[in-house]
Amino acid sequence: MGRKATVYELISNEYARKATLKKRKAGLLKKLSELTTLCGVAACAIIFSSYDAQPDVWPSKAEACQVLKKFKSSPAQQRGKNMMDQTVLLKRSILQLNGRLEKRQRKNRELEKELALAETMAGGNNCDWNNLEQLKELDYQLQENIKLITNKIKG
Amino acid sequence: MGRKATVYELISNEYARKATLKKRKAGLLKKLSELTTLCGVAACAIIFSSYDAQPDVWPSKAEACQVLKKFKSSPAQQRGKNMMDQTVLLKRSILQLNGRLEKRQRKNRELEKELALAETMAGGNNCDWNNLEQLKELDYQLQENIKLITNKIKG
DNA sequence: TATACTATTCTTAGGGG
DNA sequence: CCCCCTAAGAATAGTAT
Repeated sequence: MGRKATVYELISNEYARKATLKKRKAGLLKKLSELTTLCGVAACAIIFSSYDAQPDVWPSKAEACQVLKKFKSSPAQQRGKNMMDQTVLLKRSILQLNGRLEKRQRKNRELEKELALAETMAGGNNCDWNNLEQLKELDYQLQENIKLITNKIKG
Repeated sequence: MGRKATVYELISNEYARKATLKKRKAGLLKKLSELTTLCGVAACAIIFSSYDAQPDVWPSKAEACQVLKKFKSSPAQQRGKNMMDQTVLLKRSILQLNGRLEKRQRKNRELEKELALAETMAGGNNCDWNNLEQLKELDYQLQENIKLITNKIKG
């Protein structure tokens, strides 16, 4: 339970290291996603682990398209004063369900990203990430997405 | 004081957005650094902000380029005498991913039903069915992806 | 604009099923 | 392997200086 103070050196225990990699990788990609959403910037990351032949890449092209499908929280409906009734309880459970759903959606997107990458490789047309032009294109696409999101917020 | 719950949408206030970018960018790069140290993996990140002409590149530009190169050449690295053909490996991993994805999708649909039921019971005249539509759309797109991959494997 | 503070939220180590 | 849980540790939004 709880946790120890983190020592910032290579984790010697292999199982612990792998578990930490899994958790922190997920956390990192989530933070990257949040950064792009909150601040309207384009970003990408590549992580090689020796466990997987393929690197984790964020975002994939498909993932970039899914950024739009961001979950939008339901508008609160305030009606009456006796809020500690069944409605409130139900709302609470809805929030809980939404939380779990978001979590799963996030994981689904990760799976989708992996699939997209596998598909790309199976197709043999690999992206040239060394190419600055492609990075710029990625930037452009993300900026377009951000515009769409902004319009959705304003609309 | 303290902080509000974070709403994951583009921050409308420009100053707040810039401040958040600065803080979160630092946090993200720290996490990336921790990940590579703790887990012994190679990773890089590139962040474009519209404030700076040059993107932030982590770790150094040179190291990032190395990682990118590795990514570029990674598809070909699985070569050995007794190794199965890479195509076979890819097919296998794709099938595996599809299996996990379908499992998750099934669970998502269950959650979706629960959520819909809860929302209905809450008498939500303001029900945000958009969420569900988006979920369905996500599912649809994932299914399309799977079809494409399956066809590619068969073809 | 940068730095400092801190209440609060978010992340994750460790453990169990 | 996967998922889930909890509490300790870490990150950070809003604010003040």
